[in-house]
Amino acid sequence: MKKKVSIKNIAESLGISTATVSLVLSGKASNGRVSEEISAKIRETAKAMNYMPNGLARSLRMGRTNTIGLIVADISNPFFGQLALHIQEKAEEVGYTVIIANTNEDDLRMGKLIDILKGHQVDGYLIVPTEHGDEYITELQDSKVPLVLVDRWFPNLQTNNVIIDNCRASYDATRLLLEKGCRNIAVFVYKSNLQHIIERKSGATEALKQAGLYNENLIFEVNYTNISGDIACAINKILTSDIAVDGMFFTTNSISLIGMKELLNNEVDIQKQIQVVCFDKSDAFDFMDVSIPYVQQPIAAMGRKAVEILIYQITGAEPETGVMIFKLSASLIQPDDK
Amino acid sequence: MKKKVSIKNIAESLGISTATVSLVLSGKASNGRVSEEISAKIRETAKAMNYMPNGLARSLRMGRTNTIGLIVADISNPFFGQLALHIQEKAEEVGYTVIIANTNEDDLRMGKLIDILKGHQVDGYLIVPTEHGDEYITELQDSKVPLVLVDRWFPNLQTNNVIIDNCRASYDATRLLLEKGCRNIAVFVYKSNLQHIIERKSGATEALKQAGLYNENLIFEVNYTNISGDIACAINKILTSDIAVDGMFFTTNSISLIGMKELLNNEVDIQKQIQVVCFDKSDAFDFMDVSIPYVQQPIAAMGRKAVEILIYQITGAEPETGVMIFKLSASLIQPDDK
DNA sequence: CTGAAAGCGCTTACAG
DNA sequence: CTGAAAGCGCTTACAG
Repeated sequence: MKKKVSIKNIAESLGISTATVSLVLSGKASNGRVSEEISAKIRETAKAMNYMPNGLARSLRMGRTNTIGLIVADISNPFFGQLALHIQEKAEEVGYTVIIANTNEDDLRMGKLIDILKGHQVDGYLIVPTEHGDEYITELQDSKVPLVLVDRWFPNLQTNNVIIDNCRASYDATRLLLEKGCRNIAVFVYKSNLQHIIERKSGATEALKQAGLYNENLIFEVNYTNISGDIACAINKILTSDIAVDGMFFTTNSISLIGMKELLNNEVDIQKQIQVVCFDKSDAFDFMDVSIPYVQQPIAAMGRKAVEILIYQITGAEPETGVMIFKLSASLIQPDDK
Repeated sequence: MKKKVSIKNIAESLGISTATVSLVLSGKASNGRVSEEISAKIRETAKAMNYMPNGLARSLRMGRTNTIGLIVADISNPFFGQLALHIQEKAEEVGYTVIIANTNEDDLRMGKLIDILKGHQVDGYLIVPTEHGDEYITELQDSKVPLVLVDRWFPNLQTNNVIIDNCRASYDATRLLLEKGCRNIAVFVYKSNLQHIIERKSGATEALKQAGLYNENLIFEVNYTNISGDIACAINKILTSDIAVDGMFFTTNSISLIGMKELLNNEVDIQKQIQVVCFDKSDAFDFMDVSIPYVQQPIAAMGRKAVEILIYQITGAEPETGVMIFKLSASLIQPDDK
């Protein structure tokens, strides 16, 4: 590796002080602080010597790294992939770099990742927390570091959140099934204490209760670690029971895909025998011979808004402003019948 | 934000030197350099004061950040998403943090991202380069910084590469169509000078020529910026021509999905009227009523191997070892008929 | 076994 | 208009 050239090298080769070089190169010499000739000469030699500023030194001195840490569950999941993409684009626009890390839904791992990001002195955190991750979030809050929770949150914590109206989205999705005439609707959710899951469940439950069609035996909770097995089991139970289930609401993208796959395995005629509504769009929908209604989340808006309010925190004048919560609306998409 | 506690604070509160504290806290005092009592006391107060080392200062001093930069085209593309996931997991295992950035296939952007990562003083680069990105790669090489190209590479550059045998993969895929009896096979590739695209094209071409069935009018090059339009146009052309195309090889995942979607739009009976082979698996395959053969890339192996040889470069004793090229094999997957 | 001191590459009051 | 100097938080020879 070639030796890097520093501000000192430039200063020496020009016989001036590092202070002047720094002033010019960081653009703080505009107001007549440094004469135009010297400025020009500095810029020239900087380019000639192929000078690249050392961000580490700068950050150490300034106390800011212009870096934000993003913690998601799994970057290979398209939902998080898209979220990460939009977060990065917005961050880049405002001059920030993003470090992404994956928890794989493991709260211990989340704690470890926060420490790693702390070590990197990130200016703020964007976190999609795991279940049982609230203690780590609380710790982070105690250190007064800028923080925004995205997609998931803890109702008992006073954090800045950018989330969707899960309750409403689920309510609407379930209403759609009811309006289509379904009378025995099964709901598939994760077995989780995370609030967005709870609200997706309660939104559906509310719609069903209002219609006088709630049946707690038709709410199926599947384990994240055994989605396929649990869903297969649930669907088998449904198909062999006396209750003629005629509608299903799948409350996440993974559950949606696996659920529909399992229906096909059992040769269920989707949208005839059983009406289905999903969460998030999938490429797969385009290749099915029926159309699939789904809840569409405003991923780009969530990502961009999250960065926006995080940067606001980081650069904000007043440190102790109240908590900001943005609850965006999801849309229920109903493609034309095929 | 709370004031951070530094090694100096610990040293002062214990009335000892920062050197001793540093030695103990970084685990370099094991060999009797520091007495056990003092060591214990240091560790105690460090925990009590909630000390977190400042990685910036450490990196600045040590000249290493334990950070690697990953540049891909688009993190929301499942291929890159999975690649990123495996790269991160491997990196984490060996104590490195990954900064991910997206080029969106824009070479100017790639240049800019490299500069940003340079500013962060990353110890090495993992890059999926864009077309026309070779000049930036050359520049990077000139500065002797550890670098590994992943998935894509430039044949005229002496870089470390972790790639797949695209030629062979395409050859095999095309052979499969031939063995199934296809006689007029259309091949869809990107219009690009990138070597992996060229090889995917040439592998297919070779198989066709060997069979005496090569027809240059059936090689369709689509623009990355207008995939849907170009493919729709090409398929329309095919379906209205005199040549009865009976096989199609789609050479990337995006092309595969859009190509098949377009076939369905035109009510083509896939795997009956036209046999199809794709690149990369998609969720969509599970929902089609025919089975889709596809080229499966060893994404996890690529990601992990790339990190491995990059770390080898970074920590390697000999600086000027020869170039390392790993060409992994892809597999042709043929699901059972449905 | 422990400490004083230099230095990584910057920025920023403070003098002049 | 420009320079000398301190300091961000570490690590590492070098003394003792």
